[in-house]
Amino acid sequence: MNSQSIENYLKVIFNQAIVTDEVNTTGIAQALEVSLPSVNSMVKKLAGMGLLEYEKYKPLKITEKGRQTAAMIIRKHRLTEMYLVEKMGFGWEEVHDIAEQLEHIQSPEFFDRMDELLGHPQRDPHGSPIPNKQGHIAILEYRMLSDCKPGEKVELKALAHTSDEFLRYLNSKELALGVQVQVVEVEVYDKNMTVDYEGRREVLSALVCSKLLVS
Amino acid sequence: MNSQSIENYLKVIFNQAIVTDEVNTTGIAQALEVSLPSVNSMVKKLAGMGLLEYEKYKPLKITEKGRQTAAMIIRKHRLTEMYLVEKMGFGWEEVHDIAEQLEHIQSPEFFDRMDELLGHPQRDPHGSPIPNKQGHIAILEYRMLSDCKPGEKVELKALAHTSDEFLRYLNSKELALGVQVQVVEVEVYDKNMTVDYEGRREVLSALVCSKLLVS
DNA sequence: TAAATTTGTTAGTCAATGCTAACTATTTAA
DNA sequence: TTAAATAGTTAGCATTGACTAACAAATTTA
Ligand SMILES: [Mn+2]
Ligand SMILES: [Mn+2]
Ligand SMILES: [Mn+2]
Ligand SMILES: [Mn+2]
Repeated sequence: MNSQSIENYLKVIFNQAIVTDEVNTTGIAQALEVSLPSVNSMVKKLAGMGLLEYEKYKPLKITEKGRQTAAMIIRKHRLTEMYLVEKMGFGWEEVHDIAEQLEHIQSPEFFDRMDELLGHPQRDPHGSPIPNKQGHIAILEYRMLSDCKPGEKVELKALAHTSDEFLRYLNSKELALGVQVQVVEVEVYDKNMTVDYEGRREVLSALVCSKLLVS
Repeated sequence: MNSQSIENYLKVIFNQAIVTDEVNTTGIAQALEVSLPSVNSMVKKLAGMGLLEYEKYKPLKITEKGRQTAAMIIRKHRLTEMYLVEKMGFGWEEVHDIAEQLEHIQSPEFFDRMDELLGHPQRDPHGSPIPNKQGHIAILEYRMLSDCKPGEKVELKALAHTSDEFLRYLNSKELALGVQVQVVEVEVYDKNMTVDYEGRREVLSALVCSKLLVS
């Protein structure tokens, strides 16, 4: 069985590999808040396990086996988040830290039961796709709200960032997944966007709009 | 935060201290399936943390702080078992191994939510008491079914052993907590007991009867 | 009570996972 | 295109929690 450390490394590497296919050591160190030499030695270990391709001074590549293994951990993480929100009444800003621990539980039955009770959900509470049991992840093609033009009416589908602070900000604006948003006006100077939704009118910064994924 | 190892040791020590106030090293080693030197060094560490009293070659005593700390882990374990049975549809024979892992999750909110959703249960699925948030454990005075006399009608309240095999045996006999059992006859020679319950008549061995706690 | 057995301890080792300091290779900027 | 900055590596060490081998104390048995 892989240790929690190994699982956490693999998850970070997998996520970075989505952005750019080649992953670098420094990025892993920053994401996990560990030193570069710690990453270097773990990376060699993961390579030895066939989860990564490693050559000295070259960017890392995750293998199919690594991708598969990571997908199963992410599946457990996202199922957990969904379960906590849907079945235990947590807010979407409360679930990540708990899921970060529960994703390491070794019990297929436990997660299968969550999956069943949830009716085999496709997305986690932040709109990210839940990998299926085969490790396949649906790629969701959403646009950023910041790319929308005045007059467009779109639905909030997912978030590109899920920090507690951002989620609490969205709570304060009553912005939740599924909300229909109409773009009223885009300020040319700073790209601030005036939007209407749920009978409200709000001005959202370019930063916020770039993290709201819509369709 | 205490490590999982520390928590597992403490739980074992606490449980053994219920039987005899003084705990010995060998018993811990057997329960955790580790070597005696491993126990010896951990015991010194726990003593250094104020969780145990330790003197060379003397039996161990758990401190009030140790008792309190252990009770909170056991609370998490038993709440989890109850949650898995009541809210997720697991059988009472399936939950211990999952709870053994979940008891180490660091999230008061997670267990508080379980507790609420369960309506603040007093017992786990095997009839063992769930310590309250102050670490207090209700002492339940049950008799062993093996101490009952022919003609007595009692209710199955708890189990003195909870191994998977025993629980599966009870499943096969449809013996569950809450079942009303009438003692029909006790064989003098081997103490085998003939009992009636739920419209069935069964003969239970003395070993089994000594593990069925009734009132 | 002396010998044998059981229980507990010490010393030394190992694997996993982290670290810092020192160094090397690669990339970027002057 | 050399110098500076950044990124990656190595060596050496610390901590946690396990182990075996050797030994000492306590308890049981003869
Ligand atoms: Mn998350
Ligand atoms: Mn994690
Ligand atoms: Mn249990
Ligand atoms: Mn445990």
